[in-house]
Amino acid sequence: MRFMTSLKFIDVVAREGSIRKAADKLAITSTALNRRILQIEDEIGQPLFERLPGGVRLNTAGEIFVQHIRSQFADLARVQSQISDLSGIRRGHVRIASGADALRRFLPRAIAHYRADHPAVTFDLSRCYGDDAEARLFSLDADIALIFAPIRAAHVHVAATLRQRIHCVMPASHRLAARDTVRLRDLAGEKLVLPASHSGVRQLLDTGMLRRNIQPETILESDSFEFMQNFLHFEPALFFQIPIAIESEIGGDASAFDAQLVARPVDPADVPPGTLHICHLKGRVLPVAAAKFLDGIITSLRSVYSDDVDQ
Amino acid sequence: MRFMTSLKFIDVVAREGSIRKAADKLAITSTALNRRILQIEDEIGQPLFERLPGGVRLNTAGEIFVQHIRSQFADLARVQSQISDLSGIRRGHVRIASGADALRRFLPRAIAHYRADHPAVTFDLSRCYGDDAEARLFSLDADIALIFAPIRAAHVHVAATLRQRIHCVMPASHRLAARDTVRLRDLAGEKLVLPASHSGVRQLLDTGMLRRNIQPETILESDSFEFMQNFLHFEPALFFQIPIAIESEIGGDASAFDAQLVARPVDPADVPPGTLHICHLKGRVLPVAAAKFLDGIITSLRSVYSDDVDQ
DNA sequence: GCAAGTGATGCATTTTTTGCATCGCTGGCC
DNA sequence: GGCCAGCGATGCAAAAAATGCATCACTTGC
Repeated sequence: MRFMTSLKFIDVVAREGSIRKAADKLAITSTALNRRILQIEDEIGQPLFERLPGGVRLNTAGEIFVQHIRSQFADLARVQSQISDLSGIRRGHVRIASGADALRRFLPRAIAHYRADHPAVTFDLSRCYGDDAEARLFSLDADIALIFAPIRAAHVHVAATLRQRIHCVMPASHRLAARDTVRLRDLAGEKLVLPASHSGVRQLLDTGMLRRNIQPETILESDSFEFMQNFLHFEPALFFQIPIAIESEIGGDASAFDAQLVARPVDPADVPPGTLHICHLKGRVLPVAAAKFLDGIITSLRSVYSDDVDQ
Repeated sequence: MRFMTSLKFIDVVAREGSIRKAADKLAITSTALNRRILQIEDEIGQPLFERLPGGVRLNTAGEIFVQHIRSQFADLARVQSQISDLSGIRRGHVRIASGADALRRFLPRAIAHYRADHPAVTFDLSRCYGDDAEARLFSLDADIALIFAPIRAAHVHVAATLRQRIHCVMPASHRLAARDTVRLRDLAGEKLVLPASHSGVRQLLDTGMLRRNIQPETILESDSFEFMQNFLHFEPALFFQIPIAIESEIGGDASAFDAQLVARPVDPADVPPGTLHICHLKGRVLPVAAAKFLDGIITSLRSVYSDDVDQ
C-alpha cells in the first residue's frame, strides 16, 4: 500500500520514540524518514512531534493524528477484507488479545476450527491482562479481546460474557478430591499455588480469602498456568483455574483434564463466579474475518456453556 | 496532502466516470492518472473499475473502496479541524445541504452570526431536496443537512427537529388576510402558486387537498421561493411557506415579512405541521467547526421556536 | 467504413525520494 | 569541565518514481 507508507512511518516513529530507531525498523535511512515526517508536518501545518534530545515524542496534535492514522489502517483492513470477501477468497487477519485462561485450550481449538473452514485467514495472538487488552483494542492493535476481569474503559464494547466458577485443581489422590465442591475453609493448611496478582482468578480468590478471613499458605505465585500445572506433578499442592482453561475438549469433562489432576469448583458462596468478557472496540466495524470469528466463538461457547453465556 | 492524492484521484474518476475527464479536471494527463489507478488496483489486488467503451464505472469492490476513501477524507478534515482547534486558530469548513426553506433567511443569518465569532471558518451551501441531501451526507459531501421532509435513510442521524406549520402567503389586501388561520376550503377559486412537487411543503399541501377533496387552481409551480414571492407583486395569488423561510429576523414577526405581503397559518386540521430535520450522518464524528455550528443553530432555533424544537 | 471517443503501453523526461556525509545540539559520564 | 554518544536537521549527488508524448487497440454512432 504505497499510499499509506508515510502514515505507517509516522505510526512507527510514534511507537519507537526515535526517528533513527524507526528508520532501522523500516529498513530505510533516518534521513529519508526524517524528511517524510517534516513533509507531513508541513502539509498538516503543525508539528506532530516534540523534538527531545533523546528522540521524539508526539505532541497533542500528533496524538490526534496518530489515532486517526491507526483508525485508517484498521478501516483499510476492514475494507480489504470486505473486498476479498466478495470475490470469494475469504482472506483476512484477526488479531486477538487474550488472558492466559482462554489462550490455553479454548482459543487454539477455536482458531484451528475456524481455519479449517477459512484457511486463508491468519491470526495474531497476544497474551495480556485486562488493562493491556483494553489498550490494545483502543490502539487498534487488536480486533478482539477476551478478558477475565471487570471491564474498565468506556470505549470497550462487550459482545458476550461467560460466567465462570473458580475451580480448585489438585492431585487426584488429594483428600478434597472426594468432595463435589471446595470451601475456602478447607484450604487452611493446604499449600497453594496462586496465579499472578493482577490475574482475574487471583483477584476473586483474594477477595474471598479476605472476606472469610483466611490466610492462605502460598508457596508459589506464577503467571504461567502451564508451569503451575506441571509443578503439581512434583509437589502436591492446589492451584486455581476457570473451566475454559481446563476443558480437555469442547463439551468434555472439566473435572478430569490431566491423568493425575482433578478440578473441583470452589463453593460460589465463598468465591463468586467471575466473568469472561469477549469484546471489541466500541463503534468499530470489525473486518469480515474478525466479525465472523467473533460470531463463531460466541456460538461455540453458547453450545458448551449455554446458560452461562450472555450477549 | 500529498499522501491522499492517489485516493483523491480515484474519487474524482469515480465521480466523472471517465479517466480522461477526471485527468482534465485534475490538470494532469490521462496517462499519469490511468497509471496511478492501475497501481492502486494492483496494490488492492482487485480491479476497482469496470472498463466500459465510454469510460469507467466502479465495480462492487470499487464502491466499497470509494466509500472508504470518502470517509477517510471526512475524517481527515475532522482531525485537521481538531488540531487547528487546539492551537487556537479555530479554522474549519462546514458543508451544509439544505432545502430552499432554511436556505432563504435562517441560514444566511445563522452563518453570518457564527462567522462573527469564528471568522476563519468557511462554509459551503448546497440547495437540495430531501433525498439528495441524505445522499450528500452519505457520500460525505455534506456535514449537516436541513431537510423539511420525512427522513428516509437509516444512516441519517437527526440531531434536532423543528415543527413548522404551513403558512399561506398573500397580498396584504387579500380578503383572507383578515383571518387568523386559513382553511383549505377558503382556497377554492383562489389562484395558487405552488412549490415544486418534490418539496416538503407541497407534499403536505397535496395530501391535505386530496383528503379534503379540493381541486386547487394552480397557475404556477416553481422551486424558487424568491420567484414566487416576487411574482405576487405583479399578480395577486397565494403561495405557501413555512415560518423559517419567512422570518424577517430571528424572533421577528413571521406574519409581516414583506411590505405588501402577509402570511397566515393554514389550519392544522387541514394541513398538519411538517417537520424540519437537522441531521448528520449516523456514526460520524463531525469536525469541530461543524459540530459547534450544529449546536449553535439548534440553540438559536430553540430560543425562537422553543416548544417546537425537539432533540 | 470512418470518425471520435475510450483506456492501455513504450520510452524519454522531469520530479521526487533516498542515501551519504556532516552539522549543531543535548545529556550522561569520567 | 570536557568528552563522547546519541539525536534530529540539512546540502548535495544518485537512484527511483511519476509524468507527458506518441501511439495502439478497441467500441460506438453515424
